[in-house]
Amino acid sequence: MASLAMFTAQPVTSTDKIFIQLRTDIVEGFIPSGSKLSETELSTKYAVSRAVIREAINRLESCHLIERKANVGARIVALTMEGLVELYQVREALEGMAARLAATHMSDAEVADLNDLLSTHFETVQTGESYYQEAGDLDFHYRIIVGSKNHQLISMLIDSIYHLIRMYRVQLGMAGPRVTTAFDEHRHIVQAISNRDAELAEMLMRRHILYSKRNLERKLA
Amino acid sequence: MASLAMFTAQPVTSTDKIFIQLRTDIVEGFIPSGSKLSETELSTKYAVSRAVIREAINRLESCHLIERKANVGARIVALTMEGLVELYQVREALEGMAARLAATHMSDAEVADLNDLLSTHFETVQTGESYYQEAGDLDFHYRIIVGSKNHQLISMLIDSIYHLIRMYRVQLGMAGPRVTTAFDEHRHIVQAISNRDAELAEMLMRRHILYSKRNLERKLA
DNA sequence: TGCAGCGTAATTGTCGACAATATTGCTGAT
DNA sequence: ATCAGCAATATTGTCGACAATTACGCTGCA
Repeated sequence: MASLAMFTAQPVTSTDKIFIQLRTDIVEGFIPSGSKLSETELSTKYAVSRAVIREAINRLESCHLIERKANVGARIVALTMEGLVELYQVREALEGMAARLAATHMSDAEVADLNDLLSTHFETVQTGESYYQEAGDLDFHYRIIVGSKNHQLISMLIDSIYHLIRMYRVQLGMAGPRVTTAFDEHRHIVQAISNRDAELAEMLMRRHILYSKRNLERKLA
Repeated sequence: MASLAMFTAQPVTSTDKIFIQLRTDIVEGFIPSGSKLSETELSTKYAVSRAVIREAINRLESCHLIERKANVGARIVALTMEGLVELYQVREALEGMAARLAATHMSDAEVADLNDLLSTHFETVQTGESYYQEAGDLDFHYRIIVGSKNHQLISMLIDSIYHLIRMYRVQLGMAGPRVTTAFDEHRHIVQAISNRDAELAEMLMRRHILYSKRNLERKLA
């Protein structure tokens, strides 16, 4: 089944590989949040030059996954309640906009694919495999984001915000709760997009993300 | 008078200086849009190592001011009608949100400062100095963005989107038209924020940006 | 004991050189 | 004349070393 890899350009240079490796390690929590990233240490660990590490760290910074101070070094961002709220505020605005644009800009074929994905997702939920839940949810959101056809928007959401969101989800131990209710929300959003109802699509998406935020906040408290 | 410099961290390292220099040259059009950025050429021109240039180029890429292809090089983004529309769509959503958040999160002192800025701006307009218009407009928007207190949002708008917007403005020759009408719009937004009316502030800001977009489109056509 | 000042160690910033890849221009065959 | 293939060139990617800055611990004094 198609998953996130569909949307990520494959690595070509050595820096790309290190960047993706580090990004995964950070998002999945293998490198603990708040810890320092030593260039020399990483360069020996991954057996590459410091230049490669530095460039990878630069890219991580533009994803907002780490913070740098000149002549001091880079630290992985700390996960805070305020950060989560701010992130979801931005996400609500941007993805709501994505849903609105997708309702008018997606081709009929793309809408059909989205409906297919929903069906597959439904079957998966039926059989109780919550394993696919995370990937399925991401696929759903990715398609709508890409369907907006707004490159600026797509880059913001996919290149930076979504990795941060995944980081919060993973490290707060969000393993597929809210499965069935989220599915219903997805269904209604797809319906609105199929009907080319941009206003409704935006409203439903914003509400969907709002619920998702509340769910996360409940876990955090 | 306080201007943009207030919001930009001062350069400490050599890379910072080159980055800011290049960014200015690109935004102001000294380096023509669409042209290629040669690392060796720039390194000799600015008398720094290629490592410095590379890191500066990396940062420019995360601002969406240039595009890179592996083993090929970096080109300055091309200014297109679609790009402008996409940019303003995102800007409308994000700055609308900023205005809404600012209405609730700005301190009374910040609101007072904003009113002061408006008065200063008014006097400037009265005396016919359209010179200050660009900087004054930016200051206005910056304060509201910062007033949102959402770091994610602030970073997105100030670190990347706004430079692109300036690039479009400058290179399309937008020298202070729409001065008086824009001032009225600013006044109403400040009024809404002063009244702590978040909904209205968002709506007015979105409309303000929409008008601004139409103004730009008219020039482009 | 607590802290100011200093010197050493460790880390980041910058540099020039080499390796790998892409572009360009030429040669020659169809 | 056109295009495929190859050689030469130019550009980017990677590396190790040196310089500059920061962090740490030690000494000595109050």
